[in-house]
Amino acid sequence: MFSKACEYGLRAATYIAMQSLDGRRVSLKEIADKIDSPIAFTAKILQLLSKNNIVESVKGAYGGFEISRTQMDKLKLSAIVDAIDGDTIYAGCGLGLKECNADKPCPVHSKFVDIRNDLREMLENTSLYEMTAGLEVGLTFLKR
Amino acid sequence: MFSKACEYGLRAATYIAMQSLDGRRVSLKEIADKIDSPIAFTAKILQLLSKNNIVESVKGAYGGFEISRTQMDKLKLSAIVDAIDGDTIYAGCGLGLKECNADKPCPVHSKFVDIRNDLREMLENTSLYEMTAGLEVGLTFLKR
DNA sequence: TTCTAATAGGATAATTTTGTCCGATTTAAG
DNA sequence: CTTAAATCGGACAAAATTATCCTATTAGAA
Repeated sequence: MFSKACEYGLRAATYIAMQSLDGRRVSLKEIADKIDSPIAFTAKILQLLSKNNIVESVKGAYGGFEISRTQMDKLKLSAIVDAIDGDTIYAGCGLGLKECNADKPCPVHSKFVDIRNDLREMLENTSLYEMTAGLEVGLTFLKR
Repeated sequence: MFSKACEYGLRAATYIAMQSLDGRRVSLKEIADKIDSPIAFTAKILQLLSKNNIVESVKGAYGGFEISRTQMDKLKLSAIVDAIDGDTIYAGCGLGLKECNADKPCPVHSKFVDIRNDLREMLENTSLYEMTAGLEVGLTFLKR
């Protein structure tokens, strides 16, 4: 459903947010370790998220990544998915039919529309804070 | 959502079924042309569908692909997706979380379950015949 | 100032997916 | 029997995604 890059991005953002709630800025190394992702690849994804103002990066010694409390409240999962995967999840006919649209729908068109709308709605209505709050039970939880 | 291979497979099967309804056996060349897919790649996919008894292939001169009327009634889209993409669409947590399950769900777990169930249900309840019947309006429709 | 720990970013590599090529095989028709 | 039209299947190639490596840059602390 999502690319690997996007999954890593969602997990990374979630972990950063969780630690930021405790006032801890976290390093790339720690993030990759905790979310069980390849470190250098995760670095690329975090660069992307940083450029999209989704996470804040701090260079140099004692640097790392963090997310402000206001940001994790405002930020929806859809913003993360959008930054990494774009709108590919929602785009076009589910079966790849070119001329399938509301005017000339394929037999499963409306079902696909419903399913994708549910997905979009979920992503647009879930903030990163809600995500982290629901996960506070255990740290190892973010491991893939 | 589906791989390219799977989209081609669904379109190819749909086109074959449509033509079979008119008693026409169709060649690989015609299929690839009509569904706008790479011919050699489509051949591989049709081999796979043939091995999975989803379409019937006839070798030699005047050969090609066809699907019997009883088969297109029985066959659900889920069988095609399963043959090509396996169960990757339904498998695991949507965010790639390892220990995310019904016992210890992530905040979006149940939403993902719902969305995937809707998808599965649609695929399992739509026969290839229904698919073709809904498309009989126009042939060019299958072009991607 | 210098050292050290950290992110930034470009180049490269491995893997997977997508796509192509070509010879072998099959089968109907002449 | 020969030929032509078709699928089968193995090897190969290209493109996209995933992943790694290395150097540059940044910034805090001694």
